[in-house]
Amino acid sequence: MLSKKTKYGIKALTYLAKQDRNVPVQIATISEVENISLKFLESILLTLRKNGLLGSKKGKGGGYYLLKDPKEVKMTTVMRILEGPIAMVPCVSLNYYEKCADCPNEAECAVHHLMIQVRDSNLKVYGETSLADLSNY
Amino acid sequence: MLSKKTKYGIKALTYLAKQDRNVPVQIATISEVENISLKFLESILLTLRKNGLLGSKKGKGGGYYLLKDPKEVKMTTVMRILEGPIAMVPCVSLNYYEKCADCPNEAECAVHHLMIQVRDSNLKVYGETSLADLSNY
DNA sequence: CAAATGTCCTACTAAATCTATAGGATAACA
DNA sequence: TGTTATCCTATAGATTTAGTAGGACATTTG
Repeated sequence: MLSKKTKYGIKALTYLAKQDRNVPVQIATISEVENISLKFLESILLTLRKNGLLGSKKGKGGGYYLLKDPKEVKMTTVMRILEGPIAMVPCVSLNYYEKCADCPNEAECAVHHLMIQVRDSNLKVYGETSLADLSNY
Repeated sequence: MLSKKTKYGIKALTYLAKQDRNVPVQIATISEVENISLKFLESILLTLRKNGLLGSKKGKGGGYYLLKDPKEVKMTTVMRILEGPIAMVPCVSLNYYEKCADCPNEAECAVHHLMIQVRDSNLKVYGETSLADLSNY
């Protein structure tokens, strides 16, 4: 299951991708338009900012804005920040590899091989999709 | 993340796929070979039996066995039983469709469109992989 | 029949994760 | 110097996950 955090994060990002990049958008605005709890959204946008996707401005006329061209923001990046590793098991993760405690031999592990296929097919989808693609809807 | 339940279930199924289909294998055996908690595995095999993948026999010489040819058991079936819907959001699920409460218009929802891509690519992987494929490792 | 073996089934629990919410600190603007 | 809006930490309720406990039931064997 996709977490609400990720779902809301993607919605917020695509919303921002549709706006003028030089005009900050307030949390409250996105919260209302996209039906997202304001406080929850606040924490989501904060992590997106801390991970370099968003910039922010305080005070009147402040808000959040995209730091990059939507075309340059691939969903692999977004998913990794919000949902965590693309891989469904640590032993096939490219960025967060970890050996499975219960599994003595990866080469002979059925789950391992299956999850490599899943990882690669998902990486392909996320890598071929940018915020610009999503903001067309 | 893949749940331990699914991980263990797949390991148990591939183990059974390697055995003679007419000879029941005891839970304890699989538990030891695959390093899985016996009681946890017991509940997993039970749900696999209730969903028509496994047969069982009680008493001495009893145990679990595959009901079908491993070639006929696609991972889509296994994943749906153990992990739930393939889709990451209910609004793109083929078998368990549900409208999102927060989303007024699916056609304009970025998450919806992205998750259709993810669903289809995962369906392809799971649909093209059978237990027989996995038991080659 | 009776004992041993192994599955069947329900209920329960500890821990982790998810989904928020609360409330004040901080910075920018008029 | 108010007002506006983000920043940040802490917390809490709900749900899910991962596993445990213990006895009922069926089957085989002596």
